Amino acid sequence: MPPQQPTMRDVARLAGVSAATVSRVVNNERYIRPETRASVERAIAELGFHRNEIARTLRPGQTADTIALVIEDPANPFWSAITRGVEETARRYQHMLVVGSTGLSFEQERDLLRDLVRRRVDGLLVVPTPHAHRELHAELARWAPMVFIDRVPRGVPADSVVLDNRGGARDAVAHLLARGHRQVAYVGGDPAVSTGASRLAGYRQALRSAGLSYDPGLVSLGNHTVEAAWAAATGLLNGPAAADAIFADNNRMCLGVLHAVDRHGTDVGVAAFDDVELADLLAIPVALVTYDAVEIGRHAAELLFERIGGGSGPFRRAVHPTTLVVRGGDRTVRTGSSATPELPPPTRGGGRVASSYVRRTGSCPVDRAVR
Amino acid sequence: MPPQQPTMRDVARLAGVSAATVSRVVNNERYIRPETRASVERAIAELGFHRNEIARTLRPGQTADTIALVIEDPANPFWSAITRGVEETARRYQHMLVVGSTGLSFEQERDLLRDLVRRRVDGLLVVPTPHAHRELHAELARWAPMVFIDRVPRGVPADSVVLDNRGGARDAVAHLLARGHRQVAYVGGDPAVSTGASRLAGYRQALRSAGLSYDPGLVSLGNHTVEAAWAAATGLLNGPAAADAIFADNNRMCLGVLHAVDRHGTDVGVAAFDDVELADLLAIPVALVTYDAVEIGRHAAELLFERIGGGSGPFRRAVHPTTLVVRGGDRTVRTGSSATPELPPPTRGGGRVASSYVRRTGSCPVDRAVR
DNA sequence: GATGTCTATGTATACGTAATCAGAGAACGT
DNA sequence: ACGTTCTCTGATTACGTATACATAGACATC
Repeated sequence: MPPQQPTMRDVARLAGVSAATVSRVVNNERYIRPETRASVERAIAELGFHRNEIARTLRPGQTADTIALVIEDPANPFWSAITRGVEETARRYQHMLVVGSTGLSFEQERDLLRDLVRRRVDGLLVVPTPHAHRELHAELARWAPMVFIDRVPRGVPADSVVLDNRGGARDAVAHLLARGHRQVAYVGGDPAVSTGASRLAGYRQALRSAGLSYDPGLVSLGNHTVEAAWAAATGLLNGPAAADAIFADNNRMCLGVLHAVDRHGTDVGVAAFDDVELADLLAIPVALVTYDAVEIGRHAAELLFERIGGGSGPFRRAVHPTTLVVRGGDRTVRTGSSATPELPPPTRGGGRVASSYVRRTGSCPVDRAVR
Repeated sequence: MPPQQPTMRDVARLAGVSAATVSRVVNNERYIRPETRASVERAIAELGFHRNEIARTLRPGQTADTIALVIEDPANPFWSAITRGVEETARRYQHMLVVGSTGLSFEQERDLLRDLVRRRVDGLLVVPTPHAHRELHAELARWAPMVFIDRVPRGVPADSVVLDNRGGARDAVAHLLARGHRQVAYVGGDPAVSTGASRLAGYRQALRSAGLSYDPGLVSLGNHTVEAAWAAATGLLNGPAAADAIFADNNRMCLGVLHAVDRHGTDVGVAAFDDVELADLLAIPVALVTYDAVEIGRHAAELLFERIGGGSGPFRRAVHPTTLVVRGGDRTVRTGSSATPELPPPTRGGGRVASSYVRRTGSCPVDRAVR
């Protein structure tokens, strides 16, 4: 195990000065005799001294220069893209970033958030778990500014950054309906997750607009795993529901649905929330509700730093727009306006079907979400 | 901005006791009169007191119960899977996890690592940048135990967890050669990244074993972006090299290569290091060098906590085995031994071609990498 | 009733750093 | 010669918590 790191006192002893002088050298203050400075610096180098930043934060007015990000699962591409945007921003503001994950457990979220407040982080970026008690967030938001990402608990004084879940889902399902599908199924995760509810509402809205009625037999809600989605989709395709298209609720569900459809053989329409890597090389077309997840992370972190810096305006709820993109299938024929450029890297090409749009919620101004 | 959090003194004042008594209540010590305890707890609840864990750390013998993970990019699935394994383990050991990213910048790595040591983290999990000076790691490893992930700087006293890069690449290229390809190209990233060098060595080894000579015209090294790989692969397929197969150096390069091959049309063999989501639904077969990235993160974190706990044995270098899996293509005909199960979730199915294997490096015992 | 143990609490201090205060010597102006 | 300012450095203190030490009452033992 490594030895105790030397303190300013150790440096002072070696240099034959007082600890205060060492502090002055480290902080580059005026009024240090050049020889004194040199001898202190020699001692610092010899001992390998590093100023203890933790002790420093104890002093009044100082903070730990740390923010925290609490997400569901660091490995899911959605959260990891957000993490990247947050990390980038934290670095730009010279702050450390602590990450924690909750799975979907409220207890884990509670313990994590409490611990973070006890460690006096300067701010919290939180994806609340589905069954969280709002009192927790309200209580902790007293001590550290919070910004919610993706999901928003009601009644908590905090900024938030979310996706246009309902609109995105609505567009995707409308696309399937426009392609002639009539038995559009919905494969989703835990209905307690608020984004799921919004996406389901979008699904219903699209059906309604097309004059179709809502058939609960076409809706399957379970948990967000590839396996569950595969089983659900297989059942919907082969069972009495006889789905001829499926909308998947997120990227995990999308993978499961695609595998089920691949086995099924006949022409099945597929759409999903979230982008999926390599979807553009699939044999069948997939309509995907895309957005810039890294930007969501950046935006949330910017809002947080605004609060940390003392910003005190009304709380904002930024809604990021989504763009429906059809990937895969016959890659020469495309619905939509803008053509696929032929030469540049093809990953991002994909024929925008619906133009992106912005929905504002509430009366607070939405800042960076508007492009 | 939120107000100062109350201290034990504030609680003590409200409860009409001394700060020491509050401390004793908070720490659940003996010898507290029930009424005193109740009154202190009432004051704690009323003020919303949370013990300042940072101040606590200052006391001798105490640590911040925090480890740090320094990776290249939180958004890349490889690093995010590792992050997940690390986070999981950190939580199990009741530690916080700080993450930082370096891009590929040594300066960023240096600043980050120094800052972490100054914040007195208990240990560091580090993916060193390609051009790192070893003195940095050696200097900082004096103060906090370090475990290197994926890449290992020479001459630094620390444990490490890496992949069998050479073996994995060798198997993948050998697979392409066994399928009859003779002009196997290599599309890789920055040659300064040590994993790239090992993978290139594996490529050359496979060529040698097949009696083929090494043709530099078939090797393209650039940076790890989808776009660069797409351009390189397009050039190798259409240029004078006339490649009939391509091995991609990592998951980013794999995407670029797949897009280039998709445009190219004719039968081109593709293999790559790293697994890629959805590859099993592609029309063409892709041989992928897979492994358990979450487990790598867990393993590295376990080694770190062993050192934090005082473990002082010889430094270990754990080499995780890889498994070659052929995904996509005609999904009914498979090379390899174990058949694809028909019913269960198909993501993981994929016909193992080469059995997994373990390579031990050096004389230190490899612990958990051996299964 | 003197002594000792146990319970319950307060006082003082230390952790590493930085700021305030204080003081000493030098330079400078009158 | 003396006051003033400037330069440099040391001593002291505070930040929030936990602990060593001190203290004091309650109760038991002889």
